[in-house]
This record gives sequence, C-alpha cells and structure tokens, in this order.
Amino acid sequence: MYNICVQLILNNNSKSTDQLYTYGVPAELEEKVQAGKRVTVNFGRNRHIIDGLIVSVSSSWDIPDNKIKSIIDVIDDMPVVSLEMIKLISWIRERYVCKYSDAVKLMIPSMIKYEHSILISAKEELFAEISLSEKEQSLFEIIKNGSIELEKLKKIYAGKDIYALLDSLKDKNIIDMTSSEQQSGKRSYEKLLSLREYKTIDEYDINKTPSQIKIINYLKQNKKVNIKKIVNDLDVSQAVINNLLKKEILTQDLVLYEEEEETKKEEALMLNEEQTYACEDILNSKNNVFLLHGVTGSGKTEVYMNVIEHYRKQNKQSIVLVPEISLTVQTIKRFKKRFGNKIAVFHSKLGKKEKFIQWNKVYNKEVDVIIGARSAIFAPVKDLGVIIIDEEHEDSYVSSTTPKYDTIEVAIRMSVILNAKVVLGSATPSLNTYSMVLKNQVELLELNQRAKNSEMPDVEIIDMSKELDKGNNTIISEKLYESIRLSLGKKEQVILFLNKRGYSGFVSCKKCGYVAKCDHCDVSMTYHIKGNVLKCHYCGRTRIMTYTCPKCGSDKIEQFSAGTQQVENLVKKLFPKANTARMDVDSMSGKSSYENIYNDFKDGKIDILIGTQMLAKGFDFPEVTTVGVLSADALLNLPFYNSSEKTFQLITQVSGRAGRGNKKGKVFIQTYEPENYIINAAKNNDYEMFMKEELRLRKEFAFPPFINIINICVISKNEKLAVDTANEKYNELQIKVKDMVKERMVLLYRPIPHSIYKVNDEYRINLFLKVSRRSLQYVKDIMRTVYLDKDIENIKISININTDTV
DNA sequence: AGCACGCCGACT
DNA sequence: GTCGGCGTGCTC
Repeated sequence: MYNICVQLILNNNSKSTDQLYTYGVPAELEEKVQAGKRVTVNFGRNRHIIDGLIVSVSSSWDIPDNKIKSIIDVIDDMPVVSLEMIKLISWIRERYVCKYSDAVKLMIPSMIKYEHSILISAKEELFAEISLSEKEQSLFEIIKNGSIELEKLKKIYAGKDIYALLDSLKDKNIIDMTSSEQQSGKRSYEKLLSLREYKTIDEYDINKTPSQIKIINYLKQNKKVNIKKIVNDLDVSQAVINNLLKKEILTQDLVLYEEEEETKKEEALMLNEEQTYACEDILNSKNNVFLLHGVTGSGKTEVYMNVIEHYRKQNKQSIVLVPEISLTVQTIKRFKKRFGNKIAVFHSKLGKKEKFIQWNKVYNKEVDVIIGARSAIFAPVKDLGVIIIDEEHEDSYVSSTTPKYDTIEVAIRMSVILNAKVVLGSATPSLNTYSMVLKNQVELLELNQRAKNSEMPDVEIIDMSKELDKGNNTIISEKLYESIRLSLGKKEQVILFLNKRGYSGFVSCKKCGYVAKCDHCDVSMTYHIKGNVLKCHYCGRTRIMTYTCPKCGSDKIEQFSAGTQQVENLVKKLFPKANTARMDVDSMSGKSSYENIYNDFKDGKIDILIGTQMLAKGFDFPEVTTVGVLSADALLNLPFYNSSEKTFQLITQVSGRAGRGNKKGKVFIQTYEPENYIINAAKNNDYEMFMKEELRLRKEFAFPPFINIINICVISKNEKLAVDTANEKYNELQIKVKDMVKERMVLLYRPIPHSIYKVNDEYRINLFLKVSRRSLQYVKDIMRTVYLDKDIENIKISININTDTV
C-alpha cells in the first residue's frame, strides 16, 4: 500500500507510548520525508493529531499493512535534528533510563516545538456530489467557508467525534489537512533610550522628581542605553521612563539585538611551554578526550581558545560549556574579544524567542563558537570540532531534571559519534574523571605554572575550638580578624565565605526545642531581616517571624547560629569604617545585581565581600589579600558520599581567590577538625594526596566511581500513595534482582523517606541500589520494566544514576 | 495521554 | 436486562 514508511518518536508524554511507531508515507510526501524532520500524524482510536520526529525512513517494515496509518504532513523543510543526534537520543534513553520524548526535548527548542498548527481547508472540487452524513455535513459547512485552524474548529464544532469526521472527510477527498509552522519569527528588538536635547536640569519642563533627575543625568553620561538596564541600574520604575517619553524629553530607538557593537579583536597571547604542549597534544593525539588539570590562574582559557581557533580555520564549530554561575558578561566578553561576533550564547535566563534566535544562528552555521551552560551541548552544530567543559567538576553539569544526564558522559559519547575532541578543564578534577585518567580512557595534560607568575597564597588552618577557650565566641577568629584589619589598612580587599545559604540561621525555641519549619517542605525556615520573615529555601514561601514559641508559648525563640546576614552585621560592627557587601541568592534580587556587586568590588568600592559558593568562581582581583572560609565543617559534614570531594574543591577554589596579583594572599580555613586530611590536602594544594586517599575510601566503602549508585524517587502529593507505591515497586524489584543480590552484584536498600521528605506539598520516597559496573545494563532493563512500565495516576518517578546526594 | 472495552455490582 | 463505574490495555 505504501512505498515507504517512517519510524517515529511521538511527541506524547506517556510512558506507555515510549516506543517507535511506523507510519506510511503517501506518494505526494515521499520527497519531503527525511530523518530528523517532524511530521503530524493521527494517533490512537480517537485519531488525535500529534507530532512526531522521524527517526528513520525505510522501504520495509514488520507491522502488518492494515495497521499502518498515514502521516498527515511533514512539518519541517529541513531536519531539525541530525542523524548523529538521533543516535544520541537512543543512547540517552538507554543510559539514563528515560523516555524517547524526554531525550528529544533536549534537542528541539520549545519555540519550534508547539508552534505549528493544523490547517483544514475544503478542496475546490465538486463536493456537492459526494454524499455526507448529517454530522459530516454540519462540520463541512464550517470548513467550506475557508480554511480554518484545527484549534479554532474544535471550539466552533463542539462535538466529540470531530477527529473521526475529519478523517472520513479526508478519505472522501473533499478536505485537505496541512500543518503550517508558525515560527513567530519576529526578531526581538531592544529599546535604546537617549535624550532628545541636552540641557541643564532646570531647563527641562518637568516636575524634576528624584527619579527623573537620576535618569536624565544618567543619560547625559551614557548616550544610548537599554531600557532594562536603566530600570535595573537606577532602580526606577518603567513608568517614569514612559512619562519622560510622553513628554518628549527622551526618545527611543528600536535596534535589532544582534547589532551589538563590534568588539575590538584581541590577538592571541603567547602561550608558555606547557600551554603550547597541551594545545598540540589535543590537536594531534589519537585520543579524543583530555583532562586539562591546571591550578587556578594557569591559563586554561588560553589553551581552549587556541584549540577553538584551530578548528575554526577548518570551518568546524566548537562548544564551550561553563557552569551557569560563571556564564557572566566577563566570560562572554573574553571570547568575543578573540572571536568577534561569531559566537552564540545560551543562558538559562534566555527567553524562548532569544533561545530560538541563538539556535538558528548555530543551525545556519552563522557562528563558530557556542558558549553556554550544560544544555548548550545539544546545540544543532553542523560540523563539530571540539567540546570544552570548563570547571568540569561542577555539580551543575549533571541535569536536575529528567533525563538526569551527565554532560561529561554525553560529551564523551558525542566525541565517539561525531569524531570530535573533548577537553575537560579543572583545577580540582572530579574523582570520576580522574579515575578515567587512571584507566587510560582520558588523556591527562597538566598545567603547573601560574601564568602571571603570581605566587600561591599562604593557607592557614584555624582550630575554632581554641577560639572558644580564648573567650571568642564569634564566627571570626582572632587571626582572621587581624588579617582583615591589616588588609584594610593597606587598602586591600577581603572575601569571606560561608557555605550554603542559610545553612544555619534557622529559628528555634531554646526552651522546648521547637524549630520553625516550612509547612510544605519539611525543612527548617531561615530568618530574613528584610521584611522580618521566615523563608523556606526550597519553595520560597515566607511567613511572618513570631516572637513567642507556637509550641510552648515562651519568648525564648530566636535564630540559631549565623547566616550571611548575621556575618554581615558582625563584620559591620567589627569594621565600621569598611564598605561591606553581601552576595547570596537572597540579596540578588535584580538581574544585574551580581553584575553591580562585581563591578563595585572591581572598582574598589567594596572592601569586604561576604558570600556563598557564588564567590568561588570568577572573582579574580589583584587587591584581594585576605580570604576567610568561616566554617569548613558545615560542608564536610553534609550527608553525601562526596562531601569530602566537594569540600576539597570548594576550599581550593576559594583559596585561589587570594593573591591573584603581585601581592601575596592569605587564606584562613576555620574548622573544628584541624587534623582532617581533606582540609590539610586542600591547604597544601595537594590534589594527588587527596585523590589517592579519597579513591581508597570510595573503593573500600563501595561508592562511585567503583560502582554505580541508582536512586529512584517516588513522588506524590498523596503521602500514603507515595509510600505504598514505593513499597510495591520495591517488592517487585527485589524479586527481579534476587539472584544478583545473592551474587553480590547488586545491593538493594529498602525505600526510605528522602532527607527532605516533603517539598512543595509533594512527598518523596527514595530507594537506592548499588550496582556493579558489569551488571548496570541488566539492572537498568529491569528498572525500565518495573518503573517505566506504565503511568500511575498522581505519581511521579524520578530515576537518577550516580546521584551525588546519598 | 486518552479512550474503548469489558467485567462486575446495582437497580429499573 | 441494562446502566454505569472503574480497572486494563492499546494506540503504528
């Protein structure tokens, strides 16, 4: 009946349709079908119209002809996914135990995803001669008046049987159904504001409110400014600007976003011996994957840029991945200076439309370099030279949404499929990556010299238990205090670190032990001076601070220990003359706040900067000479198997902030465990020692990279349902892996409540398995049958392989 | 996801 | 008999 068929992945979110479906191609569409294009089809008994991605086109198939339906139309003129990426889709589905559709979503920007519609039109022929049923006739009456979109038709024609009717009308050859893509391809513009006339303030015929004056003065200094930037920088409302526009004091120009000012090109720096060697090796080695292990400031970026340049000359594109947090204007500028505007940038904050513009730039090969956070690895590159993953040890390279892919694994897979190179860069490589070096799967390249010959800072460990003996019960030790004082005296700068925001800072009653917890998330809430509220860090809900204990009624309720706000208050008290600023997620309200604080710090307007992990990256300033890690223990004692690794990485990163210029820096690590080997390894910047010891422990206690940890989380708003389902599935799983448990290839733990049991009113039950590398594939197949068999109402299941959060 | 099918108990 | 509620299974 058909000459050719297509195999499709349907765009349908159901577990039970997670397979390839074969559809017939009518003769008139044979020319148009191609793997990687999307098509619209009827699906199911109700002939629902959905779209699907063509995985392959073939002239033979194993489904009986009478079961095969025809595709309706081909959506795309050009494939949206390449053949190689189709291979990757299957690989991701297997590797991360997810659905085809989950993997497809990574590759296709949402912008072009749902922006097509079905257009229904009547054929011009003599339809009057064909006999129609009453219902068919009534539907046809609507269509006859001109072509109409399916969505609109559905609204007008309320009947349920619309699909069946359309189908039979189509069979009788009196209507046409085509899908039209509506890539609302409007380019986005930015509004640039400028003053119409330059006059003194008095000459303007306005009321001269403070906001108005601010804006006018600002625009006198900066000629044309983006409207959003003004709102952000000056903290004025858009209403003021609109008013000034109406009074014709300001004018606005609409400029295409892409017309950015041409950045001056900067020529490549001379590479030192190590850097030159690294570059040449990456380009000439028969290996495909490299670990560039270099201390902070050893010039890894120069190596990246040289490699990219090389591939650019071969007309190949390169992908540069950075952790979201360091995807700042500085990073982008640095690359722009080298590669001009032939760069596409993928942010997580990019709007749909903007993302689509970037996607198109890559697709049309208008750019040579793609910079972005982890998802940029799926950019539609045409000819890939190299994937660079900077700070490869960062957590943000593991996706937190399904599929929970590990960007490094995906990159390595892509290097095989596309024959591209992968360069992983870090000062503190993850143990996972390093173990691949030890197994000769990754080639190691070391950069040991600090590029500008600046010295490594002195690191001192401070025993905080001795501080208490000395009568100092604050979170700042005497030595740190003294160093801050000296640095300030020399007009140098200070950075103080506290771990996770509000790690401490919860509110509790000293009399009965009551702790203020979020009603929706089962975590303690933290006190925020601004607004005098308690805030939950998981769902963001707030509650007014109470001064009497809701449980026992006493007034002994107060906040516990120190959050960044409290440290800020303490520092302000200790150093009243210094300018102090705080940087954490809570103080970062506006989009450009990070930018503002960064610039103020760079310009020396801030003396002491207090913050969280955020500060560990990118804050490379020559005037920083004192760095304090206020409580190293809080991190070390988090209940994750990789807490040691994370602590080592953080302390090393933080220490790297000091002494970036000519002046020698001092770093203070405050801890109650001064003998701890992690802290000492970090102090001595001894990666080897840390790595060997940590790998030994991981092996002994059976943790990754020696085995795989699989984490399955059953989530539901209905607590009982979550518990019951988790137990049921556990029993099922237990039977299926019984033999493997006996052979000690699998360790199966009982389901336990997640360490944060409830988030956003959803209850979460965790289940862990430790699986030997050899049996991973087998166990994954079992998990698919147990957990991805079919959907269960009101239950979400999240599967995570090699999770960090045990 | 969305729906038909069919099994079972309840009721005109 | 037959209506409808819900569990099961299928959709190329």
